[in-house]
Amino acid sequence: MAVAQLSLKPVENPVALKDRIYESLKSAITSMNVYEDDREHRLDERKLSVELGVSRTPVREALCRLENEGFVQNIPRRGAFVARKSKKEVLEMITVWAALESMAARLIIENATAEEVATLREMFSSFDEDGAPKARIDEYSETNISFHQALFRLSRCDLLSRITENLFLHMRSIRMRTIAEKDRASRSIIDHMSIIEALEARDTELAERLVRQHTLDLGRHVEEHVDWLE
Amino acid sequence: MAVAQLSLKPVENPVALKDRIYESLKSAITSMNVYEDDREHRLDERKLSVELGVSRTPVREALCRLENEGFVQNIPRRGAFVARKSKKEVLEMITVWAALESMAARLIIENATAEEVATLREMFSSFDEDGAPKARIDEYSETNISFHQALFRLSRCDLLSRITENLFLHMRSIRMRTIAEKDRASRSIIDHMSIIEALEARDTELAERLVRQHTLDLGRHVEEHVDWLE
DNA sequence: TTCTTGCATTTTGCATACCATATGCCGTTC
DNA sequence: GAACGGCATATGGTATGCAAAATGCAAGAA
Repeated sequence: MAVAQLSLKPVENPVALKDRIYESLKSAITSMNVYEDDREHRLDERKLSVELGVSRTPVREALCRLENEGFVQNIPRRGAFVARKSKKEVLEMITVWAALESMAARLIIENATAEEVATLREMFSSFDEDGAPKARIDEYSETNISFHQALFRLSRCDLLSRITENLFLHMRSIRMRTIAEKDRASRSIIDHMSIIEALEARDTELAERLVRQHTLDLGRHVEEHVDWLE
Repeated sequence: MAVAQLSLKPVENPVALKDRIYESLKSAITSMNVYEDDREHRLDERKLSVELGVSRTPVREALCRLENEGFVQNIPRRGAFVARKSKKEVLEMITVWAALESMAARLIIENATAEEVATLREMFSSFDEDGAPKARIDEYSETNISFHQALFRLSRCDLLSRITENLFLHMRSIRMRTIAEKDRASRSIIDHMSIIEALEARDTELAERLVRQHTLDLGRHVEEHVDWLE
């Protein structure tokens, strides 16, 4: 029959308003510098709805999702605000991150091929020739995040990736500031190389420990040197 | 002045409808046996709203939260259904659980007092006198969950507890079925005791490994023996 | 009898209306 | 002039209305 020759692909279902609003708000929140000043950033339902040209309902649903993910704090009868993490909360996020990423390291050794592990090295090819980062710091910072994301991807555990995805978003602005100290950037590269070597050697215990320690070190650094968190 | 003697406590803010509905639906979903039969359990907005005596709006917000937490699956233009986890998803949850709980073990040794660790033993006081559980299996299952929750509580890391809280809820029905085999119940007690001993000895590496292995063992058991998951 | 097609019904998604509460201003009082 | 109380306004929470889309059924054709 004729239909068989048409080979239609299913029509893309039109993304719901609430989802687009969610994406829009999330990228706006994660790209702003939440910790720049002390004033609280209010999210007025009505103002947002008229700015986006929609009604309040989908805005509320998007805010609801963002609240569950910790990007928005909703105070009953007061409204929604961009969430500011306390130092304690940041340290706990780093702890969870360390736990998940060390497990990811175990899974990589179980599941990933040598070729996949080799891709990790390539990410740093523009850095390790003379042992120091040649690119700008913030560019390295992106590579740095990509490296950690790659670890989760190679673990082939979607849930690990999904949970850390939001963790990373939460820590983006914080990382931008903490990593922007040169000595920590180069220290970070050394750590990453050690991790890659342990993965290549398929040394589960070592890889796990290095990954955990690398992240916990960041935690201690935040603990000791970051005083701009509530 | 007279007011000083009244010592009023701040009036408890009336919990919003959406929150009460959320609690109501969540407990209903987690207490039902989701995996009993193959039929999908539909959550009709309108029906729920008339049953609860409210409008659709707070019901929708509650469903939205439950969807974010993975208890409800929302299909656009089709409606909300009680989420059924696939075997892969369950195994990934167990993996995350193992990662988080082994980190909790590390933190317990760092932060918890000997007295706190001792409370873990007491939880099993009704079991270990003759080495076998004297209570009914399902009662043990509750103790089993309490034990794991206690580990997270003693870690003093709220985020670890919060993430695992939902993980446990997801696994409740599954655990009910898997733990209900006697040999696994007694095996589980042996594991728990080994964990407690490692914590008492403040052996970080051993405690971490035992905790991780205990949970990963459950994962392998599910992997091999559970065939009633999609 | 079986498959198709069109219509009716159901139901979600979004918009709007309403209500209760929180906030801020202003007038009054001491 | 300062402080308190009442009122207006703003805003979030809830209810309802409306339209588009999906499902189911029934009638007609092969």
